[in-house]
Amino acid sequence: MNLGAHNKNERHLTEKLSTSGFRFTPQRQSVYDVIMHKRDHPTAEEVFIRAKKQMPEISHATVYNCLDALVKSGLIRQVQLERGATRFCPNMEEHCHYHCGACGKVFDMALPKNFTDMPQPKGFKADHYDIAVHGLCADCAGKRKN
Amino acid sequence: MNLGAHNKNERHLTEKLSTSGFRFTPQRQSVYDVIMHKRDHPTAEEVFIRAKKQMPEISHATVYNCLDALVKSGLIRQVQLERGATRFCPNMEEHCHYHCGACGKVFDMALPKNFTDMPQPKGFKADHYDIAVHGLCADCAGKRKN
DNA sequence: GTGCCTCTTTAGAACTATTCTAAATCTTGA
DNA sequence: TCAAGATTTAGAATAGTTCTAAAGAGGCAC
Repeated sequence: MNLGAHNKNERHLTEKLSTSGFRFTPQRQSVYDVIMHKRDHPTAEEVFIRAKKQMPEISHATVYNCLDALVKSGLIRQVQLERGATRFCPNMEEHCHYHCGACGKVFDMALPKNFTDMPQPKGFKADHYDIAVHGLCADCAGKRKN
Repeated sequence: MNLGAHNKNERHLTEKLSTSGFRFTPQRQSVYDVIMHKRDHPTAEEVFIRAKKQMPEISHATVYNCLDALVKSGLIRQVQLERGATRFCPNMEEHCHYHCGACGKVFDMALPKNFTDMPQPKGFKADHYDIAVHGLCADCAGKRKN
């Protein structure tokens, strides 16, 4: 493992957490690592399972607490693609989620620069955008046709 | 009440339902009416409460069943704006939801014609778009400043 | 360094939204 | 009219999340 990168990552985490009034903890590090490592939009439950491998004593409630702290610190995003579990995403750029309704996979795509040029309700103060496209990924669309 | 419009509405409902293999029922009519009438993106629970006024014996499970049938028939949309309850929307045009994080209100805005011109994953077959902007509505943004 | 205050973690209970189940009822078509 | 299938109902079950209370850890004042 690249120790330099790891330390930089940890400094970034500590700094962002403390700016939002949170402490650095090994549990938060662990949850953050899980999400940064396999960037597949896991649910809280999936994060819990993966975090347990590194830190077997971590609890369910802690994972929720950590995810919440990371979201509030602007380190990860939460996305609500369908009924059911919230998913978490390490990509903080404005982007669009392509969600396959058959296999559940999620694909990130960058958005064109001007995409936020849409009419707004008068006086609305926009904070963040959630853009999702639901449909079938190439693999699943192929299977359906056959 | 305009009986002509009501009948047209009912014909539309019956036709759309049967095209998707569902029967017309008074419960489905009632749930549909609730959503068409006060177009404020209610949750299933809110729909239940309002439908009960017209039809006191309607059950929770039936409301979910009806909402599901209406969504599958393309008569309403379901939107997932945040953690928690799904909301339902009678606006079938492609539009964007402006969601106020303080008061919970949702504002529909039409989308520019070319908004779907965004890069897609290769071979992705898009079915529908969910575009949400989270922030503060004019009223709530004003209150925060003071 | 010690003590105190606050933040964090933990296990488990509680809660909310939704789905499932089984029985009763209604519709439709033969 | 009857049978088959769809729908409704109340209530149980489930999934995802939040809450609670107690224990543990970190940091600051003294």
